[in-house]
Amino acid sequence: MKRPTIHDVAAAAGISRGTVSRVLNGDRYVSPAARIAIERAIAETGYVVNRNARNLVRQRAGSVVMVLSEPPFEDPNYTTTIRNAIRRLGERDLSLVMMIAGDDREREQVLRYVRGGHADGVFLLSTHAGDPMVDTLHGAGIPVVSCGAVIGRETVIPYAACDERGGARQMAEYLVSRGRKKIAMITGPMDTPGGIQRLEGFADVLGRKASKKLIEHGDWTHASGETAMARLLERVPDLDAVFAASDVMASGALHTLRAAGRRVPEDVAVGGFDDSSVAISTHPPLTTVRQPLGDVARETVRLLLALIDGAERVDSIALPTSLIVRDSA
Amino acid sequence: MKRPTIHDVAAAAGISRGTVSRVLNGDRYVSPAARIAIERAIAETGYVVNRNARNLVRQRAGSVVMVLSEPPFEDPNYTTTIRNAIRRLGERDLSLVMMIAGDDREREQVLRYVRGGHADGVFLLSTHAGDPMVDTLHGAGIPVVSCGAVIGRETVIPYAACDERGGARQMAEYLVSRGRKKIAMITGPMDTPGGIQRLEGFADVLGRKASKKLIEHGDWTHASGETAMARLLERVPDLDAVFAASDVMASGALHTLRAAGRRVPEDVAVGGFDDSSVAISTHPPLTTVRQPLGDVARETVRLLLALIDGAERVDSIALPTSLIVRDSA
DNA sequence: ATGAAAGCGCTAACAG
DNA sequence: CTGTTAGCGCTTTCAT
Repeated sequence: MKRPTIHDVAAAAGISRGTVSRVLNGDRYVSPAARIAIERAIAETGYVVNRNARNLVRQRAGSVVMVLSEPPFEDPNYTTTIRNAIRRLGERDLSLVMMIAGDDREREQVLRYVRGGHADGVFLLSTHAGDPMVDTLHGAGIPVVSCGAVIGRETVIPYAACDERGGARQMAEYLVSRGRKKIAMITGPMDTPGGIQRLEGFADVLGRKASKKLIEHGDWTHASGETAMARLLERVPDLDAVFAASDVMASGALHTLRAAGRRVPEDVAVGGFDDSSVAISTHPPLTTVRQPLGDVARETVRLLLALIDGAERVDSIALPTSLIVRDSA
Repeated sequence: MKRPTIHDVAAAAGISRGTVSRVLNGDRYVSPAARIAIERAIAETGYVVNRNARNLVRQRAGSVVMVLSEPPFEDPNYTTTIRNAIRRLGERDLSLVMMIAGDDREREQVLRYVRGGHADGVFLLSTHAGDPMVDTLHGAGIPVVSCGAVIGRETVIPYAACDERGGARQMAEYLVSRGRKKIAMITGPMDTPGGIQRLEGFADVLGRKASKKLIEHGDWTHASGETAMARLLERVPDLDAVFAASDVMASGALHTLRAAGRRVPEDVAVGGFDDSSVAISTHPPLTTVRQPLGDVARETVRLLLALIDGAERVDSIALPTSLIVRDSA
């Protein structure tokens, strides 16, 4: 009761395996009669192609590997990205293999995997600036794209991302339009696109008013949002707005503000970024910037597929964000 | 400049491919001299085994597929589970392929994939009661385990989970110990283990006091927490505590309570479940029940590996939860 | 302890 | 249009 092979199908249809292979691969040059007989034989035997055999001879892997770079963040966004990538890849009959590149051992594992020809392409997620794996991967000659820019490698690794800078500008402009005068910012880590570009967008709008005193750096965590806000409050007691580069950090800032007796948004307006699940669980609910995560994932896959199909190069793309106004600002 | 094969390694070492294969697979019966020569040749050539070829002859897939059932996809917990599963699987050189089974088409795709022998085992996540795919999968004779019980198939699909019922008991006992008298509950969907068993644990402790009036059903979303709380308040205005089966629903309840002018925890104590990222972003931060998610994922993989290694059957396991006391109760 | 050889299931080039 | 054939790279007897 072994699984049927192409041989069994051929026997059942009374036709050679070569022809069976042809109909399997949608080749032209197959007589209708043969095609019908074979299709019936396939249905009868319950035949399913053996990918190992197929990929062995085709010298392909039949899969794409998504590499998650460790550090912490319990980013609720990952799930959306993964789902959309799977969907899109599935349409092309490519499977999605997940790997983690958190420490050197794991990075080595990814490299071995990819160099071993086990993947037809690489989908990077949240890769850090200066990650040595990136160049090695790229040097291996395998298609590599990233969901979100890879800082320092923007020109070598194509990517799809949301318009980080533009999104931050939207928020900053909104805060200004609401009459806020002293607007502070809690940025993300400065070796990530979200950390860098959201600050740039903020500075675009505030100009010289975006003084050093009004900028604090966080690491995307709730705790870092709390401490950054505390420092800001100490330095600039009369600030009347703060833009946190993520909803999670914004929720931390909210805690500190409440502890300090500031009312939100009356005394201090608070803006977030991501529109993650956290945004509606805070009090007050966060005014934030929504990223078109699903679209970003789909576009990333599109770039990867183009590369796999042989495109010499593809153009990175930034998708527009939208401002979601709730009660915090 | 093709990738080196086992043949190249053999040539470089001046030894037959058979022996090279032996050292590759840690076979005994290889002379130290040969082993050393081969290992050097492997390093020199940069050889990496071709999985397609290996799996073809071994009649294995070399991967495990994790099947995500659609709906509660926003669950921040997925990421932790995925991470831990990848880690554990990686130790055995198995890769993790992700698939989604949200609609019939996708379920069919999963079935084809698995029946096609493309996976050595199946790791189910958040599968619904009555999902037809489960029986088919199990009937296909491939090892299948679930992270969290599959309602109605607890005895046929082995699983690892947290002690849902015990965790709910912890929360209920805590609320009672704090002197709360009228304790309500917002459950999850009653076709999920978390929905059913957390209610059971609640009832274990409250006994007859867990009357119908005090129970509302939610669907894990923030919005359902809001409306459930509203109904509860209308029915039992003098309730003094509420236990929501998830942090997200608890955050919804918090909103409704605030809108109704109830203070938390003074007037109404609120308990959650999961200790997800939402738990610390609410105001006040949630007292909740923590699930040992990483351990659950690891144990699930352990069961699957045992099955793959030929175990006739394995025992499901429930891991203890812990009560995390914050300010909401 | 190791070499030789027979495939694993499939595709693709080549005749016809 | 279709049958035949030569591998893809690796593991695994079977001899030796």
